[in-house]
Amino acid sequence: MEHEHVKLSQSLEDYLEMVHMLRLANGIARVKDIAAALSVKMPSVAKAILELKKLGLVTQEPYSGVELTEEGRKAAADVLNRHILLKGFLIRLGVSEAIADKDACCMEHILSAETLSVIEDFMKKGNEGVVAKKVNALKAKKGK
Amino acid sequence: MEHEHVKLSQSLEDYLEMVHMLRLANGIARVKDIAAALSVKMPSVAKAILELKKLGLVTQEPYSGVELTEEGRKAAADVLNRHILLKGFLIRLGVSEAIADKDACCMEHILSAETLSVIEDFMKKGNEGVVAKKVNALKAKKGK
DNA sequence: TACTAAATTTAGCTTTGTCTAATTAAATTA
DNA sequence: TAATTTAATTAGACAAAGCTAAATTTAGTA
Repeated sequence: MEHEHVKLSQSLEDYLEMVHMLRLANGIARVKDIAAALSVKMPSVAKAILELKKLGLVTQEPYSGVELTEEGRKAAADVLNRHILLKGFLIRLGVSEAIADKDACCMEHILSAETLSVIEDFMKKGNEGVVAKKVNALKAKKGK
Repeated sequence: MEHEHVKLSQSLEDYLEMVHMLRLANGIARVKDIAAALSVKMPSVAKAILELKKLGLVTQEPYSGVELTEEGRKAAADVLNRHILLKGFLIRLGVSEAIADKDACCMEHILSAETLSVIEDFMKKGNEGVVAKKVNALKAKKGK
């Protein structure tokens, strides 16, 4: 537990998330595939993986795929959950899928807990809170 | 027009926006105040202002306040408008003012044009689009 | 098995954006 | 006006995150 509570950079969060996604998709996260997916070169991946190793979030035997530690899996899942939440939110608002995915990718690293929780509520409750006034106005009109 | 269409870094956008805000608030944007407002030290401001000068977005006589060029003013106003839009949006969703301000500060640099335009619509139209189904369901019920 | 091709790593360079320390200029005040 | 304090600048260190080129290891194939 030497590395608990480390705040990752956006970049490292991206690498960690991608390791998780590739393992979910392919069972293995290769440096080459991480690089391709994030549009960076392999040495950049190698450097990032080194950092994540130091932080105790991934392990890797030389010249093979990247694995997640338990803590790494947790952290990666957090990022991925934020991504999924935010992408769904943007799509609900009317953003196209591709752009929603791209923008969720940035937002997932920066939004505060409060904003994320508000957005969670928004997605759960189907927006009643947000449009209460509108709906009430409608009710009043119809009720006359 | 030698510098048109330059995509600024998030950091430079922050400096430019702050120059604009301080000029609106105080009539002058001093290095010291920019530094305090952005929680950086004065030499960081000096370097950033140098960059913005090279890009033709600000001017500055030695040892005095920072001014905006016409192009700089336009770019700064763009960022500020995004900030205002996003802060209002978050507040509408139910985020507290302080956090809305902080998160808007990050979002303003990263969201795509499509997402921004969707959010603009959301703010203008009072959300009908998003909750059309809900509203229609209500109408149907009342209409019976 | 030996050779070639592909993947990974290492070394080291570049840019960006921060900082501290030291210098210079401007403004305040004694 | 001279001295002091404040503001701005310059110089240079440092970390993060990307890159290219070269070395190394693994894997595939003749």
